[in-house]
Amino acid sequence: MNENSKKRYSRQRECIVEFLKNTEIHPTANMIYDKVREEIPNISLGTVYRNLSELTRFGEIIKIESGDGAERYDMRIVPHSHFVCKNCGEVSDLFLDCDKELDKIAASVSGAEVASHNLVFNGVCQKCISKK
Amino acid sequence: MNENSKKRYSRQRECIVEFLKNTEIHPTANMIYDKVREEIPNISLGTVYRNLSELTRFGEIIKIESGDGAERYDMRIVPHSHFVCKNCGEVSDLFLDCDKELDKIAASVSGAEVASHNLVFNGVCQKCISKK
DNA sequence: ATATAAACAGTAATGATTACTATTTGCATT
DNA sequence: AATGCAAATAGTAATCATTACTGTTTATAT
Repeated sequence: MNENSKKRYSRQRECIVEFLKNTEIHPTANMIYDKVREEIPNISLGTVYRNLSELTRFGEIIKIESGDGAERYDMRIVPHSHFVCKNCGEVSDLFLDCDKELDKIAASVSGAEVASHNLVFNGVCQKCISKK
Repeated sequence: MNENSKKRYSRQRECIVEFLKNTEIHPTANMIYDKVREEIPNISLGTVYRNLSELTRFGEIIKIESGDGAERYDMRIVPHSHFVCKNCGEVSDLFLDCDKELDKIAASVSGAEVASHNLVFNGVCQKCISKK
């Protein structure tokens, strides 16, 4: 936890961060809540949301607009994209060559100060294609 | 209105489409509701949502995950990206060279069937930069 | 040990969207 | 022009994700 982060330690936040570090599923706030409750049964959903929004604010995690209702959270900090399967709902990482350049390109085209972007693809994943 | 569209005419849907055709502001459902009510005062918000989701389903409009609470709608069908100013909240179009290729690239990297994508940049727009 | 503000649990409120139901209406058929 | 019927609507209730609020607990500096 670096000096850009929150001031005080809390077991609740540690649990949330630990789960995010060790998962690939890009969980929603509610999935995180369910998981962390296994260890801290009386944690509050508000606590999950507050910590997620602080962690996002400090750039330790990113929020993915998956487009299927709830936001997804991801601890990978290297720029990358996401794919949402419209069949099974799974959200997976996608590493594209242009991931790192998109902000610069957008800035030069628009004249704006571009801080970040959210790139989410939609379709049918490999697993679901095979099943048919 | 082509044969892929809904079967029957309705003044409500025509009004919604007309507004979308003639605006650049990428309105939310509620902005559309407010506008259309000027002409059809007793139109229902549910009617706006139902028509937007049908129009989206038939590919006549697209939905933009702007990340600021409500979805935005856009009648431009040519592939393009969007920029959301974190200062003034304005959503603007952004035409990038890679817009048309992204789906193909993502498909070849992931092995998935990629149907579409949503690319939204975040930052401070030119107008807001000048103001400071 | 104590003080203090950060973080919390629990609950209520909000806001966007969807679902439901009875009524209206576009339009094909007569 | 009248009739029938399913599509579309208005109005309202319900749902779901997220935020706000309040009184209590707790990390940590002194």
